[in-house]
Amino acid sequence: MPELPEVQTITSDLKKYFENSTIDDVKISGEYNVYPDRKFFLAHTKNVQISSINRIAKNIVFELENGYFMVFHLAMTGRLLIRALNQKPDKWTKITFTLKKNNKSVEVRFCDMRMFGKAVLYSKEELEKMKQKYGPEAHKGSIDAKEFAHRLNSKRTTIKNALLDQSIISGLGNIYATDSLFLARIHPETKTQNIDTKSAAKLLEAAKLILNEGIEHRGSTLEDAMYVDAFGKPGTHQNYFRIYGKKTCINCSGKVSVKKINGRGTYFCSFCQILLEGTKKPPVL
DNA sequence: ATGTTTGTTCCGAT
DNA sequence: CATCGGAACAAACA
Repeated sequence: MPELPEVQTITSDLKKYFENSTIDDVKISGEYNVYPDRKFFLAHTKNVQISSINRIAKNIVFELENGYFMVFHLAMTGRLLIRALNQKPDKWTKITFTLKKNNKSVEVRFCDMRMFGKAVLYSKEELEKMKQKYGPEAHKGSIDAKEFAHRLNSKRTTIKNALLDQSIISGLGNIYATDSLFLARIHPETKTQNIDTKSAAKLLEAAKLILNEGIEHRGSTLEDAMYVDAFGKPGTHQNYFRIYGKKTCINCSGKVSVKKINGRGTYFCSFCQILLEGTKKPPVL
């Protein structure tokens, strides 16, 4: 579910309350798997203070004062919910943390319906290794158009697929990638090798704008209401989608096309979004 | 019953 | 050998 704006929203909610608080208890439900394993995870999170809470790509990272990093990836249906003690159980709860700050205790519950998410305890070295998997974050000015074009040109796939590849650029998921391509007026099936610096610049600008809007709107909650923030509240960016889930193009009023690209539902306007062609080789005479 | 779904990783094919 | 695409992971809903 969550893409960068959703993860950022949850991270900032947690950051506000739980930096410098103590993890008094950790309960893992049933046979739920944590990493590297349950025993190690519990041994190094119980009775440990949280130094800081930050986001890396789509991961929520709790830095612990014992030198370890407790990292959550929410994948499609993960949630981290702040709840009062003994508040009625949440569906799909996999881990319950009891956190104490200024002598007041609350729970943070990690829930995950489809269980694609993960809770992992990393050492400093392992965290650094994990960081290195990710390309620059799309919503920051940390990559320029020339470098972005260069990264894209080295791949042989479609631009839509490349935007979802977190090693090229991180933060975009299916929804924000779809909307970014629409805003940049680039056809999702454009080959990455045909993206020139000018198109890369347009695309970067679009992604940056859309991700920052998403953060501003505290994420996107679809009809299934799977994504909610740390307080259980939905975001509002779904009210600002450009083309994702739409039937009619907001620009030309034409019919929006829907197509699976690398297995992901992709919405685009075949009139407004241009398929960039490679330079044709001249015929050999 | 079948086809969807916000993400990522692994495996087989190229 | 590196890279790419599709399957798989699992659960709920229309």
